[in-house]
Amino acid sequence: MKIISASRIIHMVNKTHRELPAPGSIKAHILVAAKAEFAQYGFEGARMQRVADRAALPKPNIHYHFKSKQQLYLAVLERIIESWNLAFDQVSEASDPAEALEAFIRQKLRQAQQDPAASRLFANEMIQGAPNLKHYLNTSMRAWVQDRAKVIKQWMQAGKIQNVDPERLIFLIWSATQHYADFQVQALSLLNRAEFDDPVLTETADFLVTFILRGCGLAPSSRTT
Amino acid sequence: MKIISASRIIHMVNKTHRELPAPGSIKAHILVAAKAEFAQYGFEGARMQRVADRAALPKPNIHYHFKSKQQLYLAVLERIIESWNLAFDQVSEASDPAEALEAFIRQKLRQAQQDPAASRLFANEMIQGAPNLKHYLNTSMRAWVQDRAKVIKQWMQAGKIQNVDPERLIFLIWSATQHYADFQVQALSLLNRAEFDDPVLTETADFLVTFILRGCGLAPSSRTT
DNA sequence: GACATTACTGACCATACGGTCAAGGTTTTT
DNA sequence: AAAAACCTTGACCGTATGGTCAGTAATGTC
Repeated sequence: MKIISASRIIHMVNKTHRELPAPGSIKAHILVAAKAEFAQYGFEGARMQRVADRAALPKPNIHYHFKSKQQLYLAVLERIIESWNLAFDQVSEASDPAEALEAFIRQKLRQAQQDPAASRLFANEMIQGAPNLKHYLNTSMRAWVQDRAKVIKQWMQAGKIQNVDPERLIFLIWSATQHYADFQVQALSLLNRAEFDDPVLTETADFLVTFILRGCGLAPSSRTT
Repeated sequence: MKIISASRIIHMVNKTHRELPAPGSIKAHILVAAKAEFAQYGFEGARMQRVADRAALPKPNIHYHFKSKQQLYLAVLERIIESWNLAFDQVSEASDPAEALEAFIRQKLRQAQQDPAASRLFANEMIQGAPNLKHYLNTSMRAWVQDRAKVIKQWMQAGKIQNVDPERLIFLIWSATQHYADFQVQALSLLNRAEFDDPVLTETADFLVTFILRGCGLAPSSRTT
């Protein structure tokens, strides 16, 4: 089968160019393939054979590095959670709301463009009822949201932004940005665009920043559209 | 198995109370079960046996009414598409933008509350790349969006609302409302609420209406928060 | 009340699924 | 250079999957 020769090729590449010398490199390679598969089909719909095909490896090889489908899934999920809301992490009361929100929106949208599979996988997990993330939602993620909400409330009390429900503002930013990853086919089709390239990214980011800042009673730094 | 006795019960109910006399009633019953299954697991992850269990019917019964998994899926999908954007259908240039947008937002959110499975199933289809809805996206849905966008543009030219990208405004309303169906576990967990009941619905709708109208440069009818 | 039509179902089939294993390589360590 | 550790793989296993089918019951119609 073509799979085997393909894996041989990877092997050769590995030896000749030494592109994957780190100890966890094959694992990382499998995780990329698995992320794409789980993102597209969800946990139940994902097939280990397709993960193997995507990684151009024989199936038992996958099971050597990850002992079960479940464990592979959890490994992928863990990686995604880490880099989820980075751009809003360091924001404090002293930060400028317009700048902080703009940076957050643009970072989330860039993530949606560069790694839509991550967003889709997370969406699949939520749609299913978060069977593997319930605890995370109720602990660290809730703490994160409450903490960020507190900052937004301080901005409101200082009269820096309009009164809005802070949690729901965060939800709106999440959904509005992740939409361009999860519903990419729809958005591109309806915008009559071929791919989610940089022009589309910029137009969308500009729209979202302007719109959401205005929703918060803020004007963007320079632009006025 | 309990399934068989359950189906017998339905049968008896059918005879004694005549609750399902219409010719398509059993089909409708199966479609409800199938919608829930496909919504949770996506097409590939859905299991015909689970659809049968949800409908409390033997599996061959499902295949009697719908000859294949694919056909059952398409039947469910078709039903959802029909009642998707009703509240924004009749809006015209003459309509009041604030009223029209508010009605649209509230209707989409009510749908998210009353039939989250429909929203989740649609989300699954989009995440997978819309393999069964590509044509629909490129024809009737695109036409709908362009038509609605034209109305919004007329509002802008008449100075009734701020300049915003009309298509992306529609996307934002879709994503912000459907978020409460697709990501319901997350939203409820982070809001520290047990279920998506009417109070949560009202608070959310009020937030979204206020925020989005302000984003359009509009003030809501009475409220100000 | 016969007869066609519609609806239902237990038992079954071929295939695909997640996962295993023994055997053989390759790399690292000593 | 030998041993230990690590990695790869074809062949295989028990089970679950979508789907079928022959046979049975209920229903409608004249």
